[in-house]
Amino acid sequence: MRAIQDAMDVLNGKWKISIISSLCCYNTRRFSDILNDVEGISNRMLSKELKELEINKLVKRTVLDTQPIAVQYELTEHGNTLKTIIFNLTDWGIEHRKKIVGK
Amino acid sequence: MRAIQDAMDVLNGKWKISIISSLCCYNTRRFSDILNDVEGISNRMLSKELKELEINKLVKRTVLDTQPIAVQYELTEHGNTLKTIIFNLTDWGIEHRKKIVGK
DNA sequence: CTGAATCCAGATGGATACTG
DNA sequence: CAGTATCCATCTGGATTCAG
Repeated sequence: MRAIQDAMDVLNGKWKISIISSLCCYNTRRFSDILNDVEGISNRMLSKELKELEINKLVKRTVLDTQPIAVQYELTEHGNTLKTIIFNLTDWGIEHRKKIVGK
Repeated sequence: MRAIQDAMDVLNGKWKISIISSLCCYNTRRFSDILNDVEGISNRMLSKELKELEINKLVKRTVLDTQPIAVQYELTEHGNTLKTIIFNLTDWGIEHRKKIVGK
């Protein structure tokens, strides 16, 4: 019961799961790419949520020495342990949509 | 990418996962029981979140004809399909806590 | 391109009191 | 017991602008 709260503390926020999901699919992804992947998110929120994920050691941030600057995000080893859950959740989302309505 | 959003739309809110988690463990559970299970939640929020879960067909509400009135909550068949994810998430929460600190 | 800063509306949620 | 109603502080998050 306590453990589930610990997990949710890390995954809270409107966009965390979607961001992780994006990184799951692509292994490595740039800021602007994620901005496109996650429909509706603003750069303000993406920046903030990525920072939180980084603090919690789920995401690794790398600045590429290009011009203009590019920044690469990827899941850490620890972040990768979420993959199974993300995939299950995705499957569930698909089934759920089918079940609720032909929305 | 869209599917994950569909799933999160249903599971949004600070307490949804914890509530479902409580129902997972006990099969059937009363209002005041869940209030105790989910540490920190207020009756106002519990009421509201349960209602949303009911609308989304994840939870079934039954009024027992006792005095004083008791209300029973349980996962629907559809809600039960979340069990695997909840369990995985719980396991992950335990591992995560170990990894982040000896908190 | 990748953010950080500011401004601000609306949603979230706690505390408390009240009802059937 | 199982909520509902009200009040109110805080948080969330969008839009926009600015900077390295």
